[in-house]
Amino acid sequence: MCEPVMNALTDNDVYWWRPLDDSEPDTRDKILFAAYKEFHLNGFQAASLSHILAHTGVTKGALYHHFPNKTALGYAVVEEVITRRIQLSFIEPILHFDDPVDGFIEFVKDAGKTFSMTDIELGCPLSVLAQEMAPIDEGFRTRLTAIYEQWRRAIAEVLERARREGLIIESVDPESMAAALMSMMEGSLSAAKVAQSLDSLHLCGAGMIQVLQLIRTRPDAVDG
Amino acid sequence: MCEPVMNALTDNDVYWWRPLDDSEPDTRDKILFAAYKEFHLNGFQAASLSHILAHTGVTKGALYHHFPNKTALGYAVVEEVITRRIQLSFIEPILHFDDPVDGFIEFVKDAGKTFSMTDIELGCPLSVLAQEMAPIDEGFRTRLTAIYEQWRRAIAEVLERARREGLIIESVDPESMAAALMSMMEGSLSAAKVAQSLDSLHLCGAGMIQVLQLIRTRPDAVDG
DNA sequence: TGACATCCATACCGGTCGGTATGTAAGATG
DNA sequence: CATCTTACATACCGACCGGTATGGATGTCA
Repeated sequence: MCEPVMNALTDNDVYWWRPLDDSEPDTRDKILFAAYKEFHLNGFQAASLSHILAHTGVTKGALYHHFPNKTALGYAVVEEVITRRIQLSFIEPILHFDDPVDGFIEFVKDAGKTFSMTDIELGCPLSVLAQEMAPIDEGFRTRLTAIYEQWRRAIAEVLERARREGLIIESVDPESMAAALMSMMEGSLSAAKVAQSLDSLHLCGAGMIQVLQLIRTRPDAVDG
Repeated sequence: MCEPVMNALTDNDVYWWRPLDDSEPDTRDKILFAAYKEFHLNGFQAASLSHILAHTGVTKGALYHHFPNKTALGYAVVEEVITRRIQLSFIEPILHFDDPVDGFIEFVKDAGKTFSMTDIELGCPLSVLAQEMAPIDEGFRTRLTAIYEQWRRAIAEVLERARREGLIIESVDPESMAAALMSMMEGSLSAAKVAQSLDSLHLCGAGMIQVLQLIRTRPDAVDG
């Protein structure tokens, strides 16, 4: 079995997947890994099973032994790869914020530092599949919205808690502000992907930090 | 010749394109129109020239008479259709804002009212092509970033002017706040597309309005 | 040791794709 | 009237796609 490992979005060489015990990953995991990369690179529809097989050395017989068809492979990638990945690097950290404003600002600054050009080039794998497949395949759509909704709920809960504790101003509505913050994060990554530049990401990040500073109750606080 | 016409993003029946003088649009425009719809619906790579031809009644000979290949057709759609469309409905209105905060809030509210499910289902056509093609085709990328950059500059200029006039708070940096606002708009549409719900758009809109209220110098002002 | 399921390899198929080669009807031009 | 260009129409091609049929190697269990 394999567990996801990552620095930022891609992590270059090992990408993000590597065996826990130096063992060769089994065939199913190899396919899942290669399919994830191919979908991330080309989207689902333009992704080629032949490419996936070529990159793994696995044959078509093996692929169709483990997955009934291309769509099922896509669903498996969403459920077993992307879901875990987003939880690990985008949902878990948020849940452990003490002060959500400080936490988010640190989060944005971290992203600005650790994201590499390879992360930017292909963008968020969740977003790639969501934007392409949501309108045309309900199976993809439900699986992908589940992730987004989980993410938004995490942010909303942290904001709600912070509001109760008086850390952010009262006029903030946690639910809609969570939606807006998520839009900003996704939008920033999208913009950086189109511009193919880290500068674009940093610019959006700076804007996000300004917004975050405005919702805190100690507006003049500056973190070291 | 044809001129773009639209209510929101799609405008159902007539979509957004119609002849100025009740004349039959010429063959090239028919292809351009059908291609725009097909690209919007399926993306560029998954778009089928045969579908485009089937929807127009035009033959393949006509298509390859007007465009050397599929890529050139894609570039033409970006340059002649999408560019004009974004300028008309997203850049022009912004430039004429008196108070940018009031203007943006009105803009967001308008979008919440006029956007229909058909607008949401397929999302922003600019974003669709940008996210798909930016990483894999430089020709698309340059054309699409040009639009985004034009858009961002318009917002930044309006914010800059408003700051000089004391309408928004001094701590706002126009350049990065413009990038953040654009991210929010694009992100909101993307989120609504994945959720396939207008509620999602409204939720993001509410969050955006909260943010906008926070950057104005008269924080307690409520518009009728 | 025979029976059976698991796991994979190879060869092949129908369909669709973008693109091309060729032909032709209609108008402009001399 | 002859000629040339524009604006298409039709037929066809090789490449590649997702998917399937079939066969074989290996392990499990009675």
